[in-house]
Amino acid sequence: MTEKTRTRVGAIDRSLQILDLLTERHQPMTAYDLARSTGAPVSTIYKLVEELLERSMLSRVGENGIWLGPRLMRYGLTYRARMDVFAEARREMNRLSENLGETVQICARDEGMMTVIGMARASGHFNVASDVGTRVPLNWTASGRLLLGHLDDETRLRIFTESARPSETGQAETDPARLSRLAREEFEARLAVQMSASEFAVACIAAPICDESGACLATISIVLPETRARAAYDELTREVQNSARTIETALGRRG
Amino acid sequence: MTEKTRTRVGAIDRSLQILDLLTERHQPMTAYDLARSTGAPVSTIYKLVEELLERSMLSRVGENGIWLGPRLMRYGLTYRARMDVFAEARREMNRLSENLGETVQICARDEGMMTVIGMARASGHFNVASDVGTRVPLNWTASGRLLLGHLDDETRLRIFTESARPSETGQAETDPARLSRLAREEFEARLAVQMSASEFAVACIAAPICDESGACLATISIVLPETRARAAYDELTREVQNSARTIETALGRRG
DNA sequence: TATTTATTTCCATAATTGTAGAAGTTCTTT
DNA sequence: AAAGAACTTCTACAATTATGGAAATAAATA
Repeated sequence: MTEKTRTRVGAIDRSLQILDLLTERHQPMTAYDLARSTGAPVSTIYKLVEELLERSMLSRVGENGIWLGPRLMRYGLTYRARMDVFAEARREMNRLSENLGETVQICARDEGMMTVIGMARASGHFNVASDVGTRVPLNWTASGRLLLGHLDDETRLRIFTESARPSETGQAETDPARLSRLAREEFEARLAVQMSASEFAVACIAAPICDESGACLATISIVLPETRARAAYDELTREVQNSARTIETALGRRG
Repeated sequence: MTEKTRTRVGAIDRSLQILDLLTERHQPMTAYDLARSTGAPVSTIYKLVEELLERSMLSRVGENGIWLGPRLMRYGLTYRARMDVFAEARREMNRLSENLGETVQICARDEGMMTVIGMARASGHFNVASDVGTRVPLNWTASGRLLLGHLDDETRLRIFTESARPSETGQAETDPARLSRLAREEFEARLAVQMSASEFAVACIAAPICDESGACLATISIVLPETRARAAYDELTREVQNSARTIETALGRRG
């Protein structure tokens, strides 16, 4: 019984057969032709095509031509945008770390938390940065606040209300209203700086990386001793902002 | 009896719920979170996610993150490539942008929305144009209206009724009847001009790109400061119309 | 004109699949 | 250590749906 007579094919597989055929042929086909080419019953294809048309996964061209739908392009663009952002961000992170000789991190949001998703360690000895995978509440870090900066007031407030928690050092701001305001200000300045909030004597200088719609996808930040941060403040803030900008424009220049 | 108790949701709709959620959030989610956000039973989502993963419609990132899959990019790219209008349009877009020293965009329709599918930025600093991938309701822009111009009265009215929404600036027309009439007039004039509706002090001068059957496939438009638009109105409208015409005739020579 | 092929729609039914429910893990928080 | 939340997997069954078959135009071909 391991070898069953497969009599029916599920909606997803049939849909993919259709999409694959159109993709291969690179041109519209009729529903009837789709039925013949897939070997599926005509009634099946007609019903399915209708359903997919309604949902913009397919589109009509001319009288009875069926072609891929605009919805697929939306998904495709979103998929690629994110891939590109992180490939580009990783490259820039390494370059920046090399340049300054400091530890650089890439962080992203995961609901009410912030996760370190990439790190380039400084070759030096000072080692205070959290490892890749570390998750902390958004209100603990400069990056965390930036990651909410593009959202509307209500949403920021809600997320901070639900997720803000005292840090271990007790230094992190926990008031949702103040956090929300700060997040917006820093986001608009494209810069957030934090001295000694999550750990003592550690500074973090962060800039937001936004997609074409203005949403903050990630942050790039320099993590270093407070003394060094104060000493080279202007250069460091400029550099991290430039890196964020570089990542963003590297994507904008695509065809 | 018109309102049935819909007990089950089909595979396609559930899949699209998942893809839409990921597209909206612009970041990976867990299967569990997908279940909660869609309101679907967890077992349903887990099974479906597994199936979609197998077929590369979704991909895993990290430990338990679910993200859009590479297959979607393939479809998306094919969708875009086939629109041979766009190859030609892109070329002409660049030429026009170079000629005038202004930002030029190509836009297409996606149901009740308009998507920016191509852009040539002016070398200058003025930068107000929305990036590639931006989607806004059809009633927000001159291009949006043109994209419905070839449809019959009833259809235009229906689409505007279903999709027209106030813009952020509150300046966009939202009345379906007026929109529908305007769309037709502009389409017949092969020109739509809009001053400061989607953004302040920004003008958009758009012309329709039609296929051999007369359907508006896309638009080409100049996006620039309102002052410059008024100053060179005649030249700009003439140029953008010429570009649209050039694209159309370039396609007429195809098989 | 006759004949075939292409195209679309409809119905009844078997076959599949989405769902409820529960139980088992792993990770956080108390 | 205990409790809870987040996460994952499993089973059995009812609800849905893919399918075969047929009918009916329209278009192409003989």
